[in-house]
Amino acid sequence: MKENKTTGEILRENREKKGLLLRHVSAKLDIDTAILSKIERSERKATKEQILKLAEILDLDKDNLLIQYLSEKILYEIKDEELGSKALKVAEQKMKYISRKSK
Amino acid sequence: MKENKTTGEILRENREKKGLLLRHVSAKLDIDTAILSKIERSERKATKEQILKLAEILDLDKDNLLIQYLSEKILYEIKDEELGSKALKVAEQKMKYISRKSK
DNA sequence: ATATATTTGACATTACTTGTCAAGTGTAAT
DNA sequence: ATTACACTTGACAAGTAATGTCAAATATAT
Repeated sequence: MKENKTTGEILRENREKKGLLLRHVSAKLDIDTAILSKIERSERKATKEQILKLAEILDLDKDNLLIQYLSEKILYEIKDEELGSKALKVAEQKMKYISRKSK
Repeated sequence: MKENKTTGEILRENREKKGLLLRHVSAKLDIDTAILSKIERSERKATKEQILKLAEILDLDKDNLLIQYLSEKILYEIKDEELGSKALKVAEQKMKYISRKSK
């Protein structure tokens, strides 16, 4: 069992589980099949709007899928950075500070 | 004493501490003063190259400044997201997973 | 072999980023 | 109060990256 699936893998698995074709899903998203194909193979990023629509189409939990998607966007931002991991920790600290302040 | 300074605030404080004008620093960066002014007031983001040069010009620790800068970029990515904090945590988990695998 | 599903890559369009420039504001000294 | 200087603001230009289409290539299944 794979512990760490990409958003694309999740989308493909669930599309296939429902017996849907790229054609069917991409029509609902109003994009070419080529893009959906690339999204499922992590060759392209989806937009937030597409993620939300996909959650509906595939009956997935919106929040989970969005968290999955956002975490990938974050990692994309620091993927080539040696200091990425430290930057992530600092970002979390700042996040806490911000939410503490806004109470 | 302020606990959580922005990159811009750090840059401005240290430029002033050294008695440098926007004009002096922006010339070394080869950009207009307008941009540096905006960077210091967090109205624009610097590029990574500019951050590294600024660290040199202002005698700041490169790694620290870069971590500061990257953490802001991360937060920028999720600033409007309700689920941002959860996404950050998931990103950290994935980060750990990736580095564990590559050992 | 045909038909259908998916993938690939070249290209167009659009939206962001990064920058310049000129005019504006603030402040201090004469 | 006018000159001088540092900085700020906003309109715009140029470059880059994101998002999409399309047609041809490649599986896959009958």
